[in-house]
Amino acid sequence: METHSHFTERTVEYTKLLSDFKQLLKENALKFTIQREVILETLYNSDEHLNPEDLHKLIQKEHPELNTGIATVYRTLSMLEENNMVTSLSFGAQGKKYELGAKDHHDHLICTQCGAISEFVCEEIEARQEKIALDFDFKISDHSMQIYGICKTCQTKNKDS
Amino acid sequence: METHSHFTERTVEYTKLLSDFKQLLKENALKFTIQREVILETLYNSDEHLNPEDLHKLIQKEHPELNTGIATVYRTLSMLEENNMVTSLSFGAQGKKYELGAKDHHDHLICTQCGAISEFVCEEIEARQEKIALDFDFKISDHSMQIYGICKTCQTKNKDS
DNA sequence: GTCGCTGCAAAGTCTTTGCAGAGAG
DNA sequence: CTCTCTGCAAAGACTTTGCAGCGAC
Repeated sequence: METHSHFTERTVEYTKLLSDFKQLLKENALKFTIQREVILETLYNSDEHLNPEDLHKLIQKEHPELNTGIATVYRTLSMLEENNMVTSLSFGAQGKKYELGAKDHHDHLICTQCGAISEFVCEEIEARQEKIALDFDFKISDHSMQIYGICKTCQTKNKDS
Repeated sequence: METHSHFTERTVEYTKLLSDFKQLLKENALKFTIQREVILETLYNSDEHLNPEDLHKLIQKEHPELNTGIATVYRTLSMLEENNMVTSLSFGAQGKKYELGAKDHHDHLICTQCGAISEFVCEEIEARQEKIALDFDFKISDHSMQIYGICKTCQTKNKDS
C-alpha cells in the first residue's frame, strides 16, 4: 500500500520550490490543487524545454488517474509565467516552450535542424548586458539570448548523408 | 504621368537587395512578382519589426490596387526566411515578428511597459557568442538577444505619477 | 503556351474561454 | 459553505492549403 503521498522522493531544492509555489498561491488567493502541483513537479523533473502539448502528454502518462486537461496546463503555465516561476522561449516554427525560472540563469543554443536546446552561462555577456542597459538608462528586469544554428550531432549526420 | 516604375526612389542598398532577391528567385526557379517585390520593399522601408498581419495591413494601405492576400504575405515571408533574407523574432506574447536579415546585426532592448524596442550592437557580446559556439561545436547561423525592462521614458513617467 | 503564383475561402493548429460540477480552504 | 479550479467542448486567433484563374517568363 502507498504510504507516501503520490510523490515518493523530493530533493531539498524541489521542496523549496514547492513551498515558494504555495506561498505564491496564498499571496494571490489561489488554490493549491493536485493538477498544479503535478505541473510544477513535471517541469522540475524534466531536463527538456517542454511545450504545453508535450507537458500535457507527459502528465497524462505519469498521472493518468488525474485526467488532467490541456486547458489546465495552459492556464497553469500562464499563471506561472506571470509570476515569474517559469519562462517561455519561442523560436522558429517550433512554438513556445517552457522552463522553470528557478534554475540559475542561462542562455540557449538552439539547433534549427533537430530542435535540440543546449544551455550555457557566460558571465562576460551578463556583465556586458548590465553595462548596455546602463548606457540606455534602461532598468533590466530580464533578458534572454538565443544562438541558432546546427548542433554537433546534426553536423555529423549531414556529413554522412 | 508616371514615368517610373511604381517605386520612385531607390537607394543603392535597396537596389542591391532587390538584385540579390532576383538572383535568389532565379536560382530556385521562382518568379518575380509585384507582390513579392512589394513585400521586400515594405520590409526594407520599415524600421519596425513587423508581424505578418501588420505587414499585410501596411501593404494594403500603400498598394491597395494590388489587393495582396495575407496568404501571399505568409508564403513570401516563409520563403524569405528559408533563404535567410529575413529573420523572425519572437518577443514574449507578441508573437512572431520579421525583419530583413540584410541590415547590420543588432540586438534588442524591449520595454515591457510601453513596448518600445531599441536596438544596440555590442561587439564584445558577438565575440563571446562565437567562442561559446566553438566550445559546443555548434555552427551558428544566427542569434538574437533581448533585454527586457523599463525604458528611460517609462521610468520618468512612473516617478511622476 | 506553360507552369508557378495569387486571392479566396476552407481547413488546420494552437490557445483561450464559458460552463456546470468538483474540490480546496 | 463559498468560491476557485477543472475538464470538456466550443470559440478564437493565427497559419496553411486546395483550387481555379492569372500572369511571369
